[in-house]
Amino acid sequence: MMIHQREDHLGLSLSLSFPSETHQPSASSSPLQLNLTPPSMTTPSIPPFNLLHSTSLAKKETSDRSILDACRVETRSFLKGIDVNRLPATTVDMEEEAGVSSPNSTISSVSGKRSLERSETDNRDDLLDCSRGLINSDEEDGDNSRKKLRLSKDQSAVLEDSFKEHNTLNPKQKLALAKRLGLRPRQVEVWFQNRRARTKLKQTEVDCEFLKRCCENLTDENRRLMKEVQELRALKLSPQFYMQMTPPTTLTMCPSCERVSAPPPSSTGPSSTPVETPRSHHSGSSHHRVPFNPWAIVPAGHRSFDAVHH
DNA sequence: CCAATTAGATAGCTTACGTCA
DNA sequence: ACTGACGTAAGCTATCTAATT
Repeated sequence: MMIHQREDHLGLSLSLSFPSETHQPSASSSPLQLNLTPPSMTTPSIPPFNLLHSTSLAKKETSDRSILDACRVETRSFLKGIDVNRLPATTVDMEEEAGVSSPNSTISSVSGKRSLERSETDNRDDLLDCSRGLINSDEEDGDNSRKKLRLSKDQSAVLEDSFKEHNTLNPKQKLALAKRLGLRPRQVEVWFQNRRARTKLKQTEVDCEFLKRCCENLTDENRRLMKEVQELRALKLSPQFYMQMTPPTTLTMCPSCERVSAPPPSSTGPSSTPVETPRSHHSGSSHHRVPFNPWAIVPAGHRSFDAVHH
């Protein structure tokens, strides 16, 4: 952490910037350039998704689903370490294992609202689709209802695998995938669109959580530095006490430019006159230097100062 | 293709009710 | 008759996700 201090006659102000070695290991060097890649930490309280479904018993499945849902809630705020491209895939799995959901691409229900709004072009498309055996339930009602299918476990797995390889599809890939899965190309296209949206949403959640923690850290740091400023002001307003203080270290600070300098190795003890190092500033000039008390600024073990600047 | 939205499916939770020891 | 435990179904809510705009 770099502390840029400026002092006018009565006031002090601070500005902060992160060096590369900060309290935030995952943060980059720029204060505004944040490494948003989720760290590869795991959340112990969240079991891996693939451990959440281990039985086909409906009763057990219910409890597992409960755990899964609870985990999902937690996962919303602790997504680190989870590949956002990796769908839990347990929902479909468990539903199908328990026979709750319709089997392979079954159209589950019908929404009448949108059915009336569909055009005849869509109707013809659906008829074409039906010829491919993709729509199997509106043979009964014969209308052009909006259908909601749930993809089968295998279909989801294939789509996920394909998404991991490339999250966009060219027309050829789309057709091949649709043919392989027995879906319409439009369905494959929509699935990829929705999948990209989910990925983006989860990444956004991860980023948001990370930025939130960054903000909290900066707030804490700012609060701490403000306190230091107050302590420095108090020291400045009590010169007697200030001058009687024995410098706890050999660091000195130039009051005019606020630079901290360390004495050369030959310096003997705190009472000796501070001598600038060869790298120090104002070489040869007669600067007034006052002892610098890092105790008032740096809590033990918190950070190290750059002793000499310029 | 993306963003926003809709709507179906499903699970969890609560509550009321019935049954039984 | 009263009580507590247990099972079940209905209603509500939250979440996921296919589909639409």
